[in-house]
Amino acid sequence: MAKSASPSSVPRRRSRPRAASPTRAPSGVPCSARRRAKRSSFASPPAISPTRSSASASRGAVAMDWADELAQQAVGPQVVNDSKTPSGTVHVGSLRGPVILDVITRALRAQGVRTTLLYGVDDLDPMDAQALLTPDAIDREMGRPLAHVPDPAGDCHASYARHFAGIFIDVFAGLGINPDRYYWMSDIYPTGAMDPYIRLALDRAPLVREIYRRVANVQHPKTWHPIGVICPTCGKVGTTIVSKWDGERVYYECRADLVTWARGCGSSGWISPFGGAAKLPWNLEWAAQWSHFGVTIEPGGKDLSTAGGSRDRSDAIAREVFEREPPLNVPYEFLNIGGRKMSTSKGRGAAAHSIAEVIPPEQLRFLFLRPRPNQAIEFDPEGTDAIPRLFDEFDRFAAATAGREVKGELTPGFEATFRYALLDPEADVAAEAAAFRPAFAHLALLLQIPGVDVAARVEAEKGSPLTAHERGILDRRVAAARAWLDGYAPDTARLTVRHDALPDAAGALETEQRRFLAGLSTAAKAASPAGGDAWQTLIFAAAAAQELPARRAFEAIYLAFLGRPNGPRAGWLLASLDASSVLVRLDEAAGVAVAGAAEGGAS
RNA sequence: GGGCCGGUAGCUCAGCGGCAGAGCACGGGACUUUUAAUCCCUUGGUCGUGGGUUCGAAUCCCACCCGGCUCGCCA
Repeated sequence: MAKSASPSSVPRRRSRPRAASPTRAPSGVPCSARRRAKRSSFASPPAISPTRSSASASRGAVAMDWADELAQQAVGPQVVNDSKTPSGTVHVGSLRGPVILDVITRALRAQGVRTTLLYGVDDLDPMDAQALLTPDAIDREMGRPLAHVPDPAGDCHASYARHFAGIFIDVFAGLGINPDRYYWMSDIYPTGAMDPYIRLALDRAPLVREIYRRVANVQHPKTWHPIGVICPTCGKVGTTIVSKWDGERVYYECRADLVTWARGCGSSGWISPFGGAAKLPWNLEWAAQWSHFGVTIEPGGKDLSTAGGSRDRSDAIAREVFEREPPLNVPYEFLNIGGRKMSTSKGRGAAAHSIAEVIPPEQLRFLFLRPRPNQAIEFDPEGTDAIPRLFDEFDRFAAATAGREVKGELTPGFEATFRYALLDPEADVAAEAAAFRPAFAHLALLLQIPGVDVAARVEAEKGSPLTAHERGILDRRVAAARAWLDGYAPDTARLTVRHDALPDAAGALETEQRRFLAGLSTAAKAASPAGGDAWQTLIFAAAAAQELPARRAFEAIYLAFLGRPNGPRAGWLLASLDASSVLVRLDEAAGVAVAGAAEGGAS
């Protein structure tokens, strides 16, 4: 397993840098926080060490997926955490992190490890995107904490932050991700819970500056202090800078030109940074969250997990400033759409809610959790069969989990992958695996034939009535297939009956096929077939009369009506069309045969 | 410039020291009623390149090439 994911925190732990002045936790830290920190450091990174899984584990009887492998290393209770700035809508790619969090949590619990899943909303972060603000609001709101910016939608939410956080919380819930607790930094700071960390950060400001310089090559001025005061005059947090700390108060300035995206009011003065009057800069806030909540595992996207990046800085701050081993990092790669980064501005990678129309939650979870986290996912849903294949793979995993024989190879731990893809962690896995799932591509086809009773066809395929649960699966898939045909399917998957004229491709009809079409036309005029069954019978009869193999007979029909050599069940297709125009087309196609043959013979 | 991931069949990927694999696509066949379903068979390869280690390398080591993302503001 030499190549197994080896979260970067492992080697780094060995060369753990020591703080210049290794002091004990300061007396200012309340007992509760201190105890929490102590207990968690006991149960944290040293207690869980991935990689190492080693030859013996992989050769063992039980094939595991990555989440189980990771969970197996855990010792003691775990706290899994992530947090997010609620600055806008969520796009699909950003759901990989939450899915990974959830799967890790489920894997831990499956091994009997007591696990808490937390999700933080960093809603004191400054507003820095003006896209959703009205022009007159930009000057006023940019730079204020998101929790203090009014809801742009004007719907019953208390703030911009609550509005957008509400959206992603809903999306998470729809994906079966239900953290034990959502915490809001705008709630945490006023309780004073962050005060001990604020005090530590300020007391050790030189150390913090040194860490930024050493780890990230970021040079702050000598007077820079790691705290962001919320300006008591204009309410902005993005525009203030602190240059002095006297042990109880800081000296702040709200500068007009500190940042380009927001304008400060110019006020300044001494103020207490405690109790919600100020917030820690991101890297410190992150480390403070780890200590406060006793976080032991926190996956991070590659944007954070890069060398010298945010995660490195926060790790160093956790160790040296707050004196706690940082949580285990599970770095994860992103989702690329069509080989490129997804980007809403370029129309790629749609917002989460729009992709959800085409990919139901369980398939979306499956997409995210099947590859190891450190592997980028290439997904190109537009104009490809990527979505049908995603369903097929999911169905294959389901079938294998149900003990049915399955074509091809299966990745190790496929049962776990299937189980974790399910929406409900308490689901009856065996029953879910055994449920009948109609093939996505087949549904997409049936949907395009007018007059087909899809549910009846699916029941016929299954051979027995659908259960209520299977009916639900079918309904979701039908909706997804419709959306797929609407916006994603390649032309080859779309079916269009040429009503106007004989398709060009019909020129390829051979003499026997044309004779068959003529015969079918004659028979149809006599019998006036009423339904798909009747047409189907007629087709076989006409083919037999011409001694034409059924395959070639069907091909003739498809060429005449669709301009392609194959198609949906022909009887039902013809039955769905206007009867007289069907006859006209049959004659037309058969007639062209004569003309074409004549020309061919002449030359 | 630093970091991460990848480069194996047309596509998506598995394999990670012991005969180069799967799914899909393609090609062929079967099927008197599921005809874009289902079943069977076949084709398909310079495992990115060059060195090294080894009895043996897609696999381990070194160097390089290519692609993508990411960081060096802020969060």
